[in-house]
Amino acid sequence: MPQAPVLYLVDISSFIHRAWHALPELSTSRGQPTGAVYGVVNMLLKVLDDKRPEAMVLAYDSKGPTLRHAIYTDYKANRPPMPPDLVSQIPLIKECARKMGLFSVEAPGFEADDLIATLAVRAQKQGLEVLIVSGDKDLYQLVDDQVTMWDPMKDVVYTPEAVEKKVGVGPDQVVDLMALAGDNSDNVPGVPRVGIKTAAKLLKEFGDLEALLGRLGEVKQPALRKNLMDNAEQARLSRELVRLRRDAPIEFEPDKYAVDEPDQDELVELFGRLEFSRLIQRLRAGKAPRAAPVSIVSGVADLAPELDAAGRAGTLALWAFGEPANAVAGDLTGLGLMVPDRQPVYAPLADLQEAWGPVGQALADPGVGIVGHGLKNLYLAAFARGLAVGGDTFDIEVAAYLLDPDRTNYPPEHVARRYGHLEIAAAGDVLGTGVKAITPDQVEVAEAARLAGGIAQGSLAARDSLAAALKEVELTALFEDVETPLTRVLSRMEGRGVLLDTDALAEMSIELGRRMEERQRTIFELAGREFNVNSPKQLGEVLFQELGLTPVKKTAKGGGASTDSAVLGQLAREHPLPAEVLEYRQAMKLKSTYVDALPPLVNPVTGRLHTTFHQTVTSTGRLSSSNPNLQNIPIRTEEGRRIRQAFVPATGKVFVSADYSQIELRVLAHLSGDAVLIEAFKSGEDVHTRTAAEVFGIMPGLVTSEMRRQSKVINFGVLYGMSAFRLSNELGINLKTAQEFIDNYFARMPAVREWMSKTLEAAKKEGFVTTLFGRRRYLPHLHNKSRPVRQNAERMALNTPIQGTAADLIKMAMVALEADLAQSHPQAAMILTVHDELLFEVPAREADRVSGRVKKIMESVTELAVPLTVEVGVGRNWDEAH
DNA sequence: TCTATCACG
DNA sequence: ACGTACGTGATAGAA
Repeated sequence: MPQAPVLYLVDISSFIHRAWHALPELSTSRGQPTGAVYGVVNMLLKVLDDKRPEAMVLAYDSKGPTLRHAIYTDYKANRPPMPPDLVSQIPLIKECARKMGLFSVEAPGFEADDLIATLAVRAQKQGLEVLIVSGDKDLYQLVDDQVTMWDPMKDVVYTPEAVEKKVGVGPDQVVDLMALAGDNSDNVPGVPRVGIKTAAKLLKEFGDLEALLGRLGEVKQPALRKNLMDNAEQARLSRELVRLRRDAPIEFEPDKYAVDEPDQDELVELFGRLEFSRLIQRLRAGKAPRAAPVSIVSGVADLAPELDAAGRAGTLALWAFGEPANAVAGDLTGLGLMVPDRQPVYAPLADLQEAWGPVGQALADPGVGIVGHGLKNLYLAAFARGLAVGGDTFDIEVAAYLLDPDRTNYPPEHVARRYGHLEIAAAGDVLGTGVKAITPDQVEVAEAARLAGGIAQGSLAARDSLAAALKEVELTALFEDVETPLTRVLSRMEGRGVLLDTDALAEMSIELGRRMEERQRTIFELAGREFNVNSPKQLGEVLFQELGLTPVKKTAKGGGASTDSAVLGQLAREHPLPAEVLEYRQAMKLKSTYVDALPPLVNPVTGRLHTTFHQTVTSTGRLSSSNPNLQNIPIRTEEGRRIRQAFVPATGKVFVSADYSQIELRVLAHLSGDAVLIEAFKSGEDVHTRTAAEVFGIMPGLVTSEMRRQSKVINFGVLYGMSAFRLSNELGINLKTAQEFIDNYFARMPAVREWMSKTLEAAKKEGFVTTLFGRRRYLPHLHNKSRPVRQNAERMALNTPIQGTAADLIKMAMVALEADLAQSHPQAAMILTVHDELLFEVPAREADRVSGRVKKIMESVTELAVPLTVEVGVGRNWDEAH
């Protein structure tokens, strides 16, 4: 006998509330909350996957008051109104359901339960089996031979027997049961002090509520009898509230309830908008457009036909497969490439340094645009082979970064999926992750081809929609004129590297080692025992338990007693040990992070140190540097400067260092248009002295060095979004005085405060902030419920336009300088960038001319309301050049 | 892998 | 009543 079709009736509103409460907050980069959508969609997908229903209806609560409110004004009065962050998700949930091929019903004045009851009755009349999908016990009353209920969260099935076992009465008595016991969650009063147990017992004895109320004299316990008598009407009212309506004004349209095959593309587009990348991946798993198979040729020489086609098409997608750490050396395992409207191709290289043959000509051809992911590594590999790039380029990684700079990374498969609607292999799938990871040359050719060819195809697939997205948010100019040429500049700088005086460092290492031993000996004597000074935990035990010093503050996460340098500095006034630890720590830091770590990173082939610059890491638009990080080489202490002295130019050359003076305060002056700040910079005054004169209300000539120091701290505070608390701590003054300083500051620079409130207001409205050149950062947390989280976002909203504009400026200068020096001083080379500083390695006799040129170009990179001032220095090492 | 610390702008 | 300045990366210890 064929199984009757089962109609699934889903109490979707209850799942929406469950998802909202159970799941952590989730939102898109644009600030649209999505946690409940995610939870509900997952639940539905799971039901669809596990049960493969043929027919399904989602029942929603209606928005306004229901019929039950007319009977009882306090119905559901204990429920707070739906929070706005959930309200905004309801249309999205409906859209998801529709695009998943599911049918929805709602009716004004009726709750989801009533709709389910109505549909269940009609389905039964037509001989359909019904499965109610819900966790709500109100719905037990509908269960019978043909109607079963299932709670997908607990995976419990309710048949009539299961209901009886659970609440003590059968489904036909559930209404009366709840009329007596009430329902806290819906604020149904019932009879006080009667719960499910008592109610079930009474119904077993009397049959139903009316029979019970009619024969109250037979109730033996006097207290219960009186209670029932007093609340008889309330019980009848409760019964009306609990009994589900089976006459909701909705059509029964079984043909429409068939679960349709979802439109894959529409769903992917929607999930893309909601940033549900894992769900997209799940969707794609079965029947997604996957990367085309990659043809494998035997070597680069066989690529000639593809490259001819690239010449005709004017576009070539290219991805160099190799160990990124060896990018400077140009070591490569193979090349993946694709020409539009052709198949992806992979060419293994016979050896890591093999020449690129015909690829070189295509690369140099100004008529061939290159598309790829992480083009900087491609450039390094090309430069290592003496090849140049002639045409336009498009890096999908950089484009994706500009569109949302807050992501931790932009792997090719994500960008291809999000912008190209294409599923390609992930590096992790091919290379493995963690300890099981293998190197590119250990990968089978077929796998290498799948990865490299896939990235080439994914790059092409994503390019147009990335370009459109950039245009949409007015980032095209920044992308084309700044970031794109900058990629090539950075690859040049990485390729050049910097020379290190390893002999000097070796000497320092011995010296620092000795000093650490000495300090450690003293520390052990003072502590009365040996311990690991590097362990904050053990040090804390010694300081705060054994020596009895008073903890100053706790650590951020673990809540242990902090032993950071500020704390040790304070404790040093009470005991000699902390000062020793400070010296030990300084030596340890310099030795382990720089003196011992840098020499092994010198490239044996070039004899120089090559950092990696990251163009897609920071949220503000700055660059970062790693392996080694050359943007945190010590300078603030004399000891540390010795490390900087070990960075030296090659024989016959000198260093030219150029740094923007007070660039962030100048940017603030420009953005805010503050008259005092602008005047200070225009007249060439010392800005901190001028700030002090304003804040203290005296002539600049009377500002003491202490006043200037304090004003410097205030100026930093303004850039970072200071609190009076932090300022008071920083300056060692009380909170009230700190607040007065801040008040004075804003009284004297009112335009700064206005800029701040305007920026904040716009950010809240738009959901993002921008720099002077249009770089964006989305800040969804500006609307977060938690105040600390919100305030943190507010500080980012104020700092990002400043820090980011400064980053825009130096990037523009770098692009201009690289081009200028290549023409004017081909022997001079930009080698490092440290946020507001550029370092050049220059033939000694050209030092003055290059200095002048660099200064001029950096200062004239744009015109602001204040002059941009650059300080240049020349020296025989990095320290001296400052 | 996470936490605490500290180097830089 | 509560928490307390922006942006990074490297190292050692602890789990």
